Amino acid sequence: MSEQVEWGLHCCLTLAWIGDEHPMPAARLADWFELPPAYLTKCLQALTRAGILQSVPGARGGFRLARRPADVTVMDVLVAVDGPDNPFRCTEIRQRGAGVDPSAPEFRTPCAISTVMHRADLAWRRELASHTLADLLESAPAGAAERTRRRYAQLRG
Amino acid sequence: MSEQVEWGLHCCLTLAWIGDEHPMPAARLADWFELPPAYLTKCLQALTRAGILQSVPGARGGFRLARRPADVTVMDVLVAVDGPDNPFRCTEIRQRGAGVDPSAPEFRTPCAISTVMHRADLAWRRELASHTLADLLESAPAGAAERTRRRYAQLRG
DNA sequence: GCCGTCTTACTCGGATAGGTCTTGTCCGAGTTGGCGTGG
DNA sequence: CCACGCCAACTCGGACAAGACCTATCCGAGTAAGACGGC
Repeated sequence: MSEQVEWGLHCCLTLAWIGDEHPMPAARLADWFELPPAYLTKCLQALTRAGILQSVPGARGGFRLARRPADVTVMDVLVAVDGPDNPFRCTEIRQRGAGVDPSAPEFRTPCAISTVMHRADLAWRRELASHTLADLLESAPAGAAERTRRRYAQLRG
Repeated sequence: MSEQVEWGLHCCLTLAWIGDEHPMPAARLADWFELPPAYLTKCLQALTRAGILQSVPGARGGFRLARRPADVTVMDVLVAVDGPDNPFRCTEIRQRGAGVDPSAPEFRTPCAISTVMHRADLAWRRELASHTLADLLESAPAGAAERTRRRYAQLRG
């Protein structure tokens, strides 16, 4: 899994704490977490394409949340950054090899291995989809929002 | 996720169907699924190191299952081939950046993002660990074992 | 004083290299099975 | 006929390249803000 998943989630949370008043430039977010600025942009762009963030061009531009935190699940962020592909991909190797008829009736039902992997993937996705950004904000220690806003104000000078 | 996971699972199932009487060489397994022989060896070696397969050297050698199918979970195979690492790795970027004290009390508790990802990973692993090779064998279409043995006998000539 | 226009600086966005991991391949060490020879 | 030793073939095992994906970077297009001049 790409490291950008972690970046994306933390950036979304920070943007939620800061609020929608001023958008936050990618360079400032990179400074915030000590990440490579030019590369973090790519992650934020992916989130924008997915409709999770909203990019504001021009001077005083930047990024802000495009939806309410309660309407963005962890799964949404992960799909936006890492792509929608299932980590396991069944290539149907059971049908390959000499002496195998691909049109045999046993191949009408999906391969048992694929089924198990798919169920596990589903459990994983269900867990990630059951938590929203709002949940993460609530589970933060008391005063975190205040500290974040204060630190941001100090950063802007 | 590595493609070898699929290979490893199918190989284990085939070895289970063939039975422990004769070990099956890697080259023949590669032929069976039309896979690159030299590379499949690497996958089988990993399964051997994990104690799932047993390698028999010398002429008429090959690989066989080292344990009962009921004692090998899908998770075991996946860990053996893909490694035990969690796909998500928390790098604690929340502690980075200017104006943050890493020894602050809020960092004593694990980061909420990490916790969610960990729970999802746990759900995924639990699902994979709940299915054994024996389950997969049972869920196969009727007559699959017979067909496999027959095809193998024909392949040996 | 106010409005319109221009410049300017800042922002995002996609196109462009480098590093690391997965994929793929090769050849050597070790072992077993078969064969020949001697008793 | 049986046992022993030798040879040869086959197998696994780890060391060695190629390709793909993730990581990282740069520069250009577009836009909003601010400054300037005219009314």
